[in-house]
Amino acid sequence: MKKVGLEEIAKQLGVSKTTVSLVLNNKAKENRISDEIMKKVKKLAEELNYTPNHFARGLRKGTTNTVGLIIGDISNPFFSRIARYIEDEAAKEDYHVIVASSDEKKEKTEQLIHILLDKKVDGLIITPNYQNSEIVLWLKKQEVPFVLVDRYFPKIKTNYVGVDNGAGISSAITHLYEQGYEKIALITYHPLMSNIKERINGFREALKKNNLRLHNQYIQEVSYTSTEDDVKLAIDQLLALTNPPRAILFATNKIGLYGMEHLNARNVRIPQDISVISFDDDPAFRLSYPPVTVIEQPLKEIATDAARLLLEQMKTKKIKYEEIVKPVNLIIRKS
Amino acid sequence: MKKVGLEEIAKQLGVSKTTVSLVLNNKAKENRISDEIMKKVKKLAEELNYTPNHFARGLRKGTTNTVGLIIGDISNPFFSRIARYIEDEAAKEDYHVIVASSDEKKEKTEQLIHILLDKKVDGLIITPNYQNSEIVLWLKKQEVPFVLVDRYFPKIKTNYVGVDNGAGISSAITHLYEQGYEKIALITYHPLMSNIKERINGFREALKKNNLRLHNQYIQEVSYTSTEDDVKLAIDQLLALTNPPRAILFATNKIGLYGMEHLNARNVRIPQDISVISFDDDPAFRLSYPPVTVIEQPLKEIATDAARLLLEQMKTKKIKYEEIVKPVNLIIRKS
DNA sequence: ATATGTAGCTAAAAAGATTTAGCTTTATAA
DNA sequence: TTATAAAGCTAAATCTTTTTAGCTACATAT
Repeated sequence: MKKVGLEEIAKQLGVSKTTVSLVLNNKAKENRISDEIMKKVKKLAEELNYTPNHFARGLRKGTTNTVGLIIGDISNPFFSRIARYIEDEAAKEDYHVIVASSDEKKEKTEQLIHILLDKKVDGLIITPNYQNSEIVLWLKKQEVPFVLVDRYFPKIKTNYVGVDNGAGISSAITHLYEQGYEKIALITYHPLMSNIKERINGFREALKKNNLRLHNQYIQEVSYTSTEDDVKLAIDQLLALTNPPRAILFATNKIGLYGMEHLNARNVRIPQDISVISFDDDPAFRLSYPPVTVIEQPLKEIATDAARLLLEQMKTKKIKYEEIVKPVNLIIRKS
Repeated sequence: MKKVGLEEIAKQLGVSKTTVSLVLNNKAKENRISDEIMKKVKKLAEELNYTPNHFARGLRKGTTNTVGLIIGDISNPFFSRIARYIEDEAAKEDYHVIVASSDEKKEKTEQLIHILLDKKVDGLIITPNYQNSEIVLWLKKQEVPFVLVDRYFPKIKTNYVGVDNGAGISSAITHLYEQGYEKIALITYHPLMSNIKERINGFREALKKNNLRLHNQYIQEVSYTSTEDDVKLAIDQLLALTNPPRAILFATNKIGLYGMEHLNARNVRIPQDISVISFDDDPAFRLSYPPVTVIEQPLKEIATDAARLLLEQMKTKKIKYEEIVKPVNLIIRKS
């Protein structure tokens, strides 16, 4: 029971491979294949369960109906949910998605891009690392259709879908201020990537706007590679200040999760002792004690927009760059 | 700057494509290509950054150094972590992984299997749906190398990697019993898949072993498609019993998460009013109030074993079926 | 009667690698 | 000296599909 090819169908019907191919690619009309033969071919192809050989087709056509998706880490719900929504959207147009994790590393991202291009994905969706500007420029030069998600490079014109990070932080701070909190700290990654930069800038600006004082030690930076330890340290340092903050903002879900865990371990009462808001909703924030107020990103819309933008690029072959910024949503819980 | 092929290298060195191909496939020795030429070819290939055309190679060889992974839902940490570990293990042997979500649906699983096989993945790792026995038999007949993970079909001999579900439940019940709990309930999916079946059977047996009475209403079944609502309902029903349970076991992380959320919403004090243990560790269980005691599956080992088993199959071409059952680990927290 | 057009189909090339079968050339044996 | 073997390489087939260029047969126009 080995695979049937065009040849098999052609032989059984006494026509040429060409005819069969034309019919099955819906080019019968424009090539004046008779209706009669068309129907026969379609019927037999169906019966024999014909599916075109992916390689032969790829080799000849150079396209694959596949898009590559490179994200930071598939085991982070933020990324995995985006991946899921992109898959769904792509499937609507009969595209498949190959997902790969970069671990937020420059080299791994570059390597994955090359691997995926070798596999002849027709386009890419990428959450780039801050060091990936070279390869992004290279992609532009190669005219590979691609869309950046979550982060972008202000100096490079690209397709991009992300959120209004500044407004998100601002709404959180306004919310805290309205609740009477004035001493607000931020635990964040280093401001290397655009999304983080915007969050930190948003933090400074929002404090200013509300006439709140920015204490130097209230911004704590942690690293990607030792996030958990750094977050613990950052919290301990904030708590040990002679003038400790009354509220903490976490810049991402991962920081927020480690942060909550450590605050609980330190028996800090939330929100009585310290109030907490995290960027990114995460399933665990609903369950935690107390449920955490979050700045939620509209993941489904981000993913859908990114997919649509990419598919449009690939189809029209027109190169144009669009930047889509989505609003975020403050979900007020108990923290 | 278009891609270099064998031809280009051959031309530049004044040798044939064949020679270049043989060298780059490490078949120089057995084909008596001189060391001199071998080195030249390798050097130039490196310089020109040659990578073989994936399609041409696939078309000719019929293999792709790619494995397909079909899981329930990539956005569930249980699956996404498995996916991640499988990727890592496969990468060690230069294999790539294509991941796809079945949504635990029969048709989608079958469709994905066909799509992945069309793309000529060299093997498959699958968490099958309970209705997938046909396609599993078909895969066997086609002699496609594959490994089942998390669930299997007792009546079909296959490669399988999973955990000792019965022992996991048993250890949880023993733990509860030692803490003085006697009225223990279970919220689970329908016993359609092997893992769930084993958990339910494990529940009954462990109760018997500890001489605990099994109340009929203490086993509540929920469905895959309306898990959240069903869990809420199940909990409400358990709470409303004239003789309500003192402890609840959740059969999976998803059930456990919804369960905890609802217990908190109902202001049930944990563990004072009701003690809780869930199968599967989940990041949220560490953060929740209180942190949830869980039966943890050794995800990394499961994934690694599955990958190794598959790679071994693909290499040796020998058909043999191995069933690997891993021990689970009770992580005692505060619930 | 010849040219032009068109309907309906097909032969053959092309894509880029792998692999088979075999061709030179030189060394060794008879 | 001639036959045999071995070393070192290559031409051509092959994988399956898409696509180009064009063939055949019949109808219509000149």
